[in-house]
Amino acid sequence: MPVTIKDVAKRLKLSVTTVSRALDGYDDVAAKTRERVIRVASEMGYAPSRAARQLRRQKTEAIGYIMPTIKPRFADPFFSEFIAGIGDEAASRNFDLVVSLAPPGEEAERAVYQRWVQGRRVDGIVLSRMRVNDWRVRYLSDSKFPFVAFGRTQLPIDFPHVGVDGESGMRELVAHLIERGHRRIAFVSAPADLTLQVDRMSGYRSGLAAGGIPVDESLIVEGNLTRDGGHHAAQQLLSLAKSPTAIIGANDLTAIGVMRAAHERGLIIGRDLAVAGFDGIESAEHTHPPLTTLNQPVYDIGRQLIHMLITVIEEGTLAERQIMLKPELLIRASTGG
Amino acid sequence: MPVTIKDVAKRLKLSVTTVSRALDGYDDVAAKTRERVIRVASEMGYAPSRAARQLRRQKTEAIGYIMPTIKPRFADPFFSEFIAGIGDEAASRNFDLVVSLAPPGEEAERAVYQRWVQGRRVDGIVLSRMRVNDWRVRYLSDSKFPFVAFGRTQLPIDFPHVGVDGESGMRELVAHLIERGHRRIAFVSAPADLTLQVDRMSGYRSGLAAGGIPVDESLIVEGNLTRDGGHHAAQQLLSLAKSPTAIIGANDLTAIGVMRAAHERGLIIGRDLAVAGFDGIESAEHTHPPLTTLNQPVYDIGRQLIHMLITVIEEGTLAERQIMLKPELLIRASTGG
DNA sequence: TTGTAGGCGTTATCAA
DNA sequence: TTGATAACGCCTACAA
Repeated sequence: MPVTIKDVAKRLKLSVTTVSRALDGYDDVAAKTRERVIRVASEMGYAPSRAARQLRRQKTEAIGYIMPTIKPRFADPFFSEFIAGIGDEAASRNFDLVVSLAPPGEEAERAVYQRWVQGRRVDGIVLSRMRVNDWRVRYLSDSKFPFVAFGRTQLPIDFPHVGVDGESGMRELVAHLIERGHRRIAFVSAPADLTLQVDRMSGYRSGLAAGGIPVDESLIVEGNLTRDGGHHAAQQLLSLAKSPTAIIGANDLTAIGVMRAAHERGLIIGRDLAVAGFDGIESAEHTHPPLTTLNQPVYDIGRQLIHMLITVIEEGTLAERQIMLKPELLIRASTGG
Repeated sequence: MPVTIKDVAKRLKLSVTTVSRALDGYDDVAAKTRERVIRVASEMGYAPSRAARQLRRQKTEAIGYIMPTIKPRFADPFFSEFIAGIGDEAASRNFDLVVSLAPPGEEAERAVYQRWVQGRRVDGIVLSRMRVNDWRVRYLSDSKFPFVAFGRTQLPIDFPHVGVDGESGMRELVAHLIERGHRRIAFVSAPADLTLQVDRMSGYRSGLAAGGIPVDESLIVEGNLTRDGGHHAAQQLLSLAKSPTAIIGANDLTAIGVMRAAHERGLIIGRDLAVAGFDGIESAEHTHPPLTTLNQPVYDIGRQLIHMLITVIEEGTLAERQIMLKPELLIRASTGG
């Protein structure tokens, strides 16, 4: 039986009102009384009931994040870094982070968002892995529910987000490969409904165009942002009659899968085949050879997003609503560096 | 302004009681009424207020997990897999997962646990990275607060947990290395206060003993379960006059750091130096060469733990309170496989 | 089969 | 400076 404010009041022979105010630091409480209250409350191990406080104050001091997972399992290090970022910042502002998982686009996903929004489960929501036409943005925006996102959409809706310029990043990467002498540069893409795919793909295309290389559609294969997806796609690419000399993965996981397929064929990466990714996950530093990639500061972006979200929650507005970062091209040995 | 049960009742010209009961599936509601209620409630987008329900029912339907992080940053894939496991299982049981981060052993950590327990923030807590003398176990156990843990302690307290037999695993690994002809086998340990360290270290020692090899204390260096820790320790080990021919990391991250140090010295892993880890994280399959490791099914353990925890929460008891799993030795090329 | 009323623990309003 | 009281939204014993 946890101790309630009533217990504390009874013990002190004070009203709950006074105890409550003393604990919340109101200044219309005698200094001596406040002192007594604080001492006894802490002695008794009193902590206010979150539920009661939430009900009364009509806020939860919690932020929600729903990980877009593919069953039955899932482990993109991208997410552990993102969670570390949003979790750290939330914790330092005394907000709880409520996490759930749901497969993107399905009914279950919608159900979780609705439960949280309608049930006032959290004060705000963080979105990631944005889709081109993202129902979550429409829904949250229509519901006037505070949210921020990692990435854009193509909807005509203005919302606070932090984006990473995948297009210019990819263009830079392609230029780098062309400069290294590559002409047959393949791309293992992400699912087409993701914004990051649209951006990265268009950077890939315009990068080739800038180098005067026509796009060969047979060098574009769809992956799914996982190692297996990359592995599978690379097998296909490497059995082409005119196989590529360089393969870009839509993310690092994909690129790591590509490397694996190349190893299996006895190719030496960095010499026989160039490989590059996107994300800058830590394990990309430790592949063999280390992976060239476009680094995005996921941890810091997470913190930044929470900062923005809490501002929206508390102030109702936000000055700088859109932030666009440039990914940093990290040239490593996988592209013959 | 979110819609409450009162709004629904008003619209239906019914009492809130009837609406509540209809929605909760009581059978003393006319079928026709129930139907109307359900339809209208869903039309109006009604979802019960979590806070109100929690207050009334005195439970939160939420489970807490505090990640033991080392600032300023942190990204062991172990945790993303663990979170995926506990998150999936919690979600499928309609429990929320509340996550916070705190540096182990410090005041901030204690503060979070107390806030959650005293403030009835969650119905139960999942512990990981257990310490030999773990104040969390003492605290939760004294508070009679439901919890489960991934790993044991050395306290004389009985609590539900899933453990992985690090000792027998390590013994098996050392035997494997000895069989491969190694005599100078080093160990990069974890912090001494962790149970996993005690277990794995004792497996290391007894494995050597079983092979008739005396322990050389200069071959034991303390790491911190990170890549950098492993890297640093390996630099030290590899500059010894009589340097080791095999290095075991207390976990995979450590082993990956070791591999990096070895690469930097131009050593060929699997030939000049054997390296092995513990955990079976996915990226250990993709190092070069792939890393020999002791695999533990982290995702499934996470699910299992939540299953146990919810049983404790709902039934108050649990039949099978302690589960011990054997890690699986995955022999890969890093030990010359 | 439906409705009335009380209370979960807190905070805010108002009065003393 | 302190206290009585109402209300946040929901559930449930009890009454009708």
